[in-house]
Amino acid sequence: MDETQPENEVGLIFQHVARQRVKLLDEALAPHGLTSAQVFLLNWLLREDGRSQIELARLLGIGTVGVSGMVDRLEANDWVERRPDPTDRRAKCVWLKPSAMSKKKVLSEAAAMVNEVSFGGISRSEVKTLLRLMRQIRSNLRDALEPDYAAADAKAAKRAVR
Amino acid sequence: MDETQPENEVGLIFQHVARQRVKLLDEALAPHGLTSAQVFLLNWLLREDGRSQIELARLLGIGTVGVSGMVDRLEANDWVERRPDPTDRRAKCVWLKPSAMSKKKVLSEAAAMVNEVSFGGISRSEVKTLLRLMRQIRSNLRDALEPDYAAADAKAAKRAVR
DNA sequence: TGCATCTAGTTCGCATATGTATTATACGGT
DNA sequence: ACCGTATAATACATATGCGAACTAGATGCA
Repeated sequence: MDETQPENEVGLIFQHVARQRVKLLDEALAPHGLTSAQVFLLNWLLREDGRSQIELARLLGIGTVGVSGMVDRLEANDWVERRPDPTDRRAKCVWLKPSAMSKKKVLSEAAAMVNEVSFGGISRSEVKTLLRLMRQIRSNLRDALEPDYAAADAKAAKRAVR
Repeated sequence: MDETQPENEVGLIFQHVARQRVKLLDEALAPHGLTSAQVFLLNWLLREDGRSQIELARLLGIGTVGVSGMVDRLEANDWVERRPDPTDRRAKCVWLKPSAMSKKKVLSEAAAMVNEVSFGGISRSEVKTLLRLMRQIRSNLRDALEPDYAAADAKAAKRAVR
């Protein structure tokens, strides 16, 4: 975090910001017995309930292994439940339980707080620019990490239509 | 990662980018038996060797607990060694071993590759803007997370002078 | 000096994320 | 219809990061 030595700083700043945002969100959510990662997952279910774990993995940008563990913990604390997918016996869909649905407002307020703190003193147009650049960077990195992402995405779109 | 649903995306994009950068760097470093987190630590030592663990924690933006574990692993693989601080018997300084020093070029090239991929198609001035905004965000978050950071920093500066 | 307090490092337990391998099921081409 | 391949979820081992609690040593004030 030493501002006088810029080279390392460029390599670390993305991680610093990501970790600080998580930390701030975790602090806000701790009184409710939730963590930031769990809330990102719940938010997708609040938007549309009953998604498969692989769909959640794609939305969250992590692997199915990580989703499996998170759903274990969420299920153990009665926030969600797994139910078999009626059309695919391999898949298990994740459904919100009432306790989670009732937290909707708390979750969106916590997320808004983190953004307010993050973007303090930065104009709306600069935030827009920042997000555009971040999306570009994510796309660049995705191309380098999974060269066949476009194909995978097309397949996912096909699945969504089905 | 679904671009058609922007609200959640704002909350996740910082983590996506940070994780993707780490993943790309890990892939490049794996043949050398190193991880990205270990390399960030080694880079600070390559700049100035023999730092205390608490100083490394401050530079890396993590806690001393995390540094302790990382130095354990680095020491087990013969990249660094702990030596007692002659002026403070509580402290242990971390020193590079020759195997780590010889990797200097590999490490900087891997870091440069990640930045090249990340910033592809983005002009130099836009990168400059992006980094300025990211530094502002980090500063905003730091103020929210540790309100007395300025005092801690002054103390650190005093220690550096001593 | 002496005692309270702070500081550096470690240990423990947990959450998150990865890679590899395994199991069960679905799908597609012959 | 069948067989090879792809997919969904999971188990296991490991790395990273956090917070709480602890030890040993340093520091400062009365």
